[in-house]
Amino acid sequence: MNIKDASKHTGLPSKTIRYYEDIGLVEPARMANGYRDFSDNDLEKLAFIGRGRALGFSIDECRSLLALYEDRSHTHSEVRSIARDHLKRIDQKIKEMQQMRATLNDLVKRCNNDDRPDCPILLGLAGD
Amino acid sequence: MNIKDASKHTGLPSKTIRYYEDIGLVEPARMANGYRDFSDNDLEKLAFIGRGRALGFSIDECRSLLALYEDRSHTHSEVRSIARDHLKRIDQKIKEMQQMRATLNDLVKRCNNDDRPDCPILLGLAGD
DNA sequence: ATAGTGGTTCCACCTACTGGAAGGTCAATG
DNA sequence: CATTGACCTTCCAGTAGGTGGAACCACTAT
Repeated sequence: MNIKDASKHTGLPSKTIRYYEDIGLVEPARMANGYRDFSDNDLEKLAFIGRGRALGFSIDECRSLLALYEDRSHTHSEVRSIARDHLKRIDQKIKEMQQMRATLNDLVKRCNNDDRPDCPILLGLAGD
Repeated sequence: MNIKDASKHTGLPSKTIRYYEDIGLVEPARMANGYRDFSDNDLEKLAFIGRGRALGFSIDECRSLLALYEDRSHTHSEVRSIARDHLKRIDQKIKEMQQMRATLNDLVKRCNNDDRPDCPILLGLAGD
């Protein structure tokens, strides 16, 4: 299967797939003309990485998870450890974003109810 | 004031401050020996940008907000527009992260309650 | 004189791609 | 058989927002 079709199957852009080969996540075979030839296993790997990325795992985490998946001798504990760490990071990030949101929303609201020349948003950024 | 003290005042690393000069956000004067000499105004600008960044605004948005702030002829509307756009982006991002979190948390929980050899997290990534 | 702690510039690296140029391959059409 | 269009290839550069490090200069205290 050529790269365009692999792209359609996995939902990943061709450019991204080439990049993933570059950094050693997949190693598709080559046809006689030099075109990449993706096997079912390549497609599964790519889809696996795509899902990992969609869940916010880093490339390196995806690489580790993929290795664990392919090892077949994997224990839950290593996987859980990666996943839990990531979950913590997500929770942390969500908190930060919600804090951001609250502050910003407050400034915007004050700006809405205010017709004085100095914009409360800018004053907020300037440090009150 | 030298860069180290400017760093302490603003909470920004010296490296970052130099970078901000590089991209034209501040233009500190120079002392006779070539050291940067930050004025109170420079410090205010840096703190302004620091707060903007902490609220998740991009460098370019910070640049625009700073320009509006310094213009003094600014209207609320431009500022509000930038802030509201950003607020929308934050909300969108929070939603995405919460979706991620839910999916991942579900996988982790299933993994916790499961002692079969195949890890549900990996199976989830592999596409069930 | 030397050590220690500042400062300077510049260049490379990070993440995870994305865009684009220059050129090769293939099937279908005129 | 030539050409068009849609593929494919490699390689180089750029994105955002810094960070790390090397090589070297400046100043103070001992």
